[in-house]
Amino acid sequence: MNAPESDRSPNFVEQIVRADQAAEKWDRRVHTRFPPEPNGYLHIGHAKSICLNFGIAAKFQGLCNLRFDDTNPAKEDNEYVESIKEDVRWLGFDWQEREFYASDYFEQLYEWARQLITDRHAFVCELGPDAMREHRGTLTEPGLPSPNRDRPVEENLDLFARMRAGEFPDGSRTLRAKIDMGHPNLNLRDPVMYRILHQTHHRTGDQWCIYPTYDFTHGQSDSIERITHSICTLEFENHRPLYDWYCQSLKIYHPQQIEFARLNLTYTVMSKRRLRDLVTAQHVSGWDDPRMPTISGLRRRGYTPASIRRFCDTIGVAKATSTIDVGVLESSVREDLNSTAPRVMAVQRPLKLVLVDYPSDQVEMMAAVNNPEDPQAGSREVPLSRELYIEQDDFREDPPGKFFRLKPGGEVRLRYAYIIRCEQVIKDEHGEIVELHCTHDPDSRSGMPGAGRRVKGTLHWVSVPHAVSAEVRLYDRLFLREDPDDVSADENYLDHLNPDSLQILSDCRVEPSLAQAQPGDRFQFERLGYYCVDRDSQPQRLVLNRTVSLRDRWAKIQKSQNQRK
RNA sequence: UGGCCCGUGGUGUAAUCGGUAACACACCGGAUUUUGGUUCCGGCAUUCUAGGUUCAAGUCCUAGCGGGCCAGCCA
Repeated sequence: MNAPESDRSPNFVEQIVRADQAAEKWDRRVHTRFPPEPNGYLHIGHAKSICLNFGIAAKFQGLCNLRFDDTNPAKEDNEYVESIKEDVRWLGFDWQEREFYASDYFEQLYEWARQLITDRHAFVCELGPDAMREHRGTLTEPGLPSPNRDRPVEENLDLFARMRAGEFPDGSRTLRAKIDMGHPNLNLRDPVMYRILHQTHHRTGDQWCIYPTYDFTHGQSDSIERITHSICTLEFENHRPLYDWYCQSLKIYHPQQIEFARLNLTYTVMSKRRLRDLVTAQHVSGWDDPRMPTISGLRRRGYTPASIRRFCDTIGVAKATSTIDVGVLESSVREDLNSTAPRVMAVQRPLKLVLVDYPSDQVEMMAAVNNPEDPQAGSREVPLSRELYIEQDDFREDPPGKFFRLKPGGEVRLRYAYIIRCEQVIKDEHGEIVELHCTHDPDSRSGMPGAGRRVKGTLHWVSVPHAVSAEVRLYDRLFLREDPDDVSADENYLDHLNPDSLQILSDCRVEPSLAQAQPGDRFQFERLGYYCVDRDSQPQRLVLNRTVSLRDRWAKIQKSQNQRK
């Protein structure tokens, strides 16, 4: 069946690690890290990175650290570090006691900066942001050196100390590495190492008013933690020479940076900025809105940790920029939930059905299998009575071809119960169908000798007097475009939001066994899909989110029928 | 017109010293089925192009073409 992780051919990162281990590099140690910036919630793209980093550590008997890359106090917050920890843990990974923060290294970083100044590899620059941009040159033209580039060491040391002491306003000065203003890689054109930011940091408070940049922090943090393989996404490829330059110039332990392609999903935006915009503009209810590709959104939607890990395992890891069909994500939850989710009968859009030949005071308990994929799951009893609800979609007065459900004069099986025949369609004064009158074949009861009789369709149902009311939230893709950013010049991704991405059905009926369902419980509603009890659910007011529908062959047939017309 | 990276089916990812394209999802058929679910079987690729090396090239060489990233005191 599905190949266990060890059977899959190793991705290129694993191949590098394996080769390094075989060559006795790093003393055969393998030590990775997952380095989020706490400026937003984790999304499915981070899950790919988490699975890669923790997965490789596990596979090679190594370790993986959790490290917060918190060098920009203006954007970061403790709310995010808490959510990130929760999400990584929920995904099933454990960093044990190795929870680190780049901000823990600020003092060491400061010393290293002084060392670079002393070695004439860094200088305090007085160019403002605009002037610095002008000096940088362009992709095709070299930059111009800062007028302060050759400032004496002592003066640099003094100025840098005064920057730290808070003597200068934001933006007035920077500490820059002295590399090469003519370098074709713009990252090497005397990059900024420190900037002045009079901002309160979520961990260090007001201890600092200068903060190191990502480039001057990341490699050194890896170095301090004795990371062996520093795995990051492709957009940092151009930064690797700088990563290497800092480690070499500082003469410190030097990990290897390896870049892979970040995850893109169809019909989805993934950047934290866009996700944050969706939240603040209230296009969604929050970071954990079930339509969001965030870990918290997927969790609330009903995705399991195993399904997300499985997804990350099947999409692979490579360097080619690519976009995964969101259907792959959906199929990975179906795969997981198919074997684990208890089956239950629920009617989303009720249509009353009366068994006219069934005694009005009779109730029979019908045995129903909890999960045909899992014999251990056992069975339960579902009450049947004279009045039932079936799905509106399961009856058609004028059915198209291949419609195997209920129609006037037609027969159908009620799952785990009787075969019934539709005798009469009751309508209101507007011609709307309000009720179906049916008769049942008493010999066809499930489990009885006469049950072998075959009919084309089987319907799910709920007994009217025993039904539990519920609200069901149906979710669809948030965007209409496969690539939400594929828009004309005068539009942006928000112009193609799906207006029907959330549909609330407030009049659903579910079988009585669901009365005790708790938030987080997952079920398969037979013939419909997988659902998860939402945290908004109350004992008297059940609320369920549809995680994903079942594969729907009938929907496909209808679609092709419509196309033929 | 600069540097770096990447190009295998509809979408992704494989193919470990060059040996005759595999897996997943999607799609199209069929079987089984008291979920139009699950499961099972079958179908679906001249490996960006053009040359070259070789008995043999997705893998090697050359030249094109196409795509991505980079000009934050963001990460």
